[in-house]
Amino acid sequence: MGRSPCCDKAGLKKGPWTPEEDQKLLAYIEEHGHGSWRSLPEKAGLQRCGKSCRLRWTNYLRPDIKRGKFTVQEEQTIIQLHALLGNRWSAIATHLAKRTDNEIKNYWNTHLKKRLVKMGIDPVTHKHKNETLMSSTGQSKSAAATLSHMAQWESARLEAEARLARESKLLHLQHYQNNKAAAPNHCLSHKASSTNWTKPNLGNGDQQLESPTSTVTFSENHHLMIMPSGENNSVPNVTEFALSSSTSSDVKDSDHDWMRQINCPTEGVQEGFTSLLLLGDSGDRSLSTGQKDEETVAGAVEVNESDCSYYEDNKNYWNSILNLVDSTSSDSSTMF
DNA sequence: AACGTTAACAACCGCCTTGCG
DNA sequence: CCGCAAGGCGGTTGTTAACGT
Repeated sequence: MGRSPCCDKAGLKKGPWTPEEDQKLLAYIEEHGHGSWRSLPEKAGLQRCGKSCRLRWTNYLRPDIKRGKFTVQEEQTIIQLHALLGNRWSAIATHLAKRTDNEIKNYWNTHLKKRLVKMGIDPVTHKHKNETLMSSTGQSKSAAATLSHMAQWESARLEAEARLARESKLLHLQHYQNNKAAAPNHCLSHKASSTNWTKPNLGNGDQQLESPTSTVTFSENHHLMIMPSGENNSVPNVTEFALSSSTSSDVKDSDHDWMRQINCPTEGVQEGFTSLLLLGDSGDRSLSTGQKDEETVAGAVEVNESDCSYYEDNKNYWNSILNLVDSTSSDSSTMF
């Protein structure tokens, strides 16, 4: 394709931004919005390419960015989401209020990944090395196949979520355009996040979004329910998880609910991807140190007896990982 | 104090996707 | 439907501060 590179013009500055450049960019966007990024630098009096301006804005200057140390809850969320989504940083960032994908990616590469490696956990598969060896011997091929299936399902589900976010964004934009009298900076940034969903009120405290494929329901306690509209879904017909909340106290509860709904759903293959991370082998799953092992194995015995034992199982799995993570950082706390 | 190494993070690069004419 | 421009995303590099020898 005949794309013209955006940054190959002579005279365009590269490298670190100066405070003056930041000020110019901020002032321009605050007054006019970013509009077309390509034309912005000239209008704002910057010797930068539009792409550079966009990155500087989205990763650094945006007023709704939280900077500084990641909390334990944030670390836990990143690890969980990475286990589900892999290196889909923007999708992960969607669930971490006020953090940018770039920041999360950097934090993962410089902190979390190394920590997992140190603990003997493969940062790609999130499996303990022993577990990886087991599955490579073929003992758990069927489990691996199911795992793959669940990964596909989770992936599809999250893509649906992203699509809905885009749709709501469009609605949001339309709403904005219909109400031009609103503040000029209203829609400067449109990362999909809980705050960007359009939420028509249902009158009973719950709010709903609809798309051709799914219905999304918001309830007062911030839960999100995606209900595929089709009748013949072989996938779960109800999957609920929580959007990360902007308040730190909610994050923990949200994570709890999110994990519970993934791990303890209602039928069929609904046990969820994360449960199979654990069920991949029936033997050595003792990721934790010391007394946690007994609970973990005990949970495994009950796996076929009730769906909620899956939850217990995964609770132990995640606690194992997260306790290890915590213990290698600073304070340790049980997540569930 | 000088130098080398490592860690952290900002920024860039190139590919992919999306929207629009 | 097609082609292009623009934006988005993930991988990678560059820079700098902190630390160790």
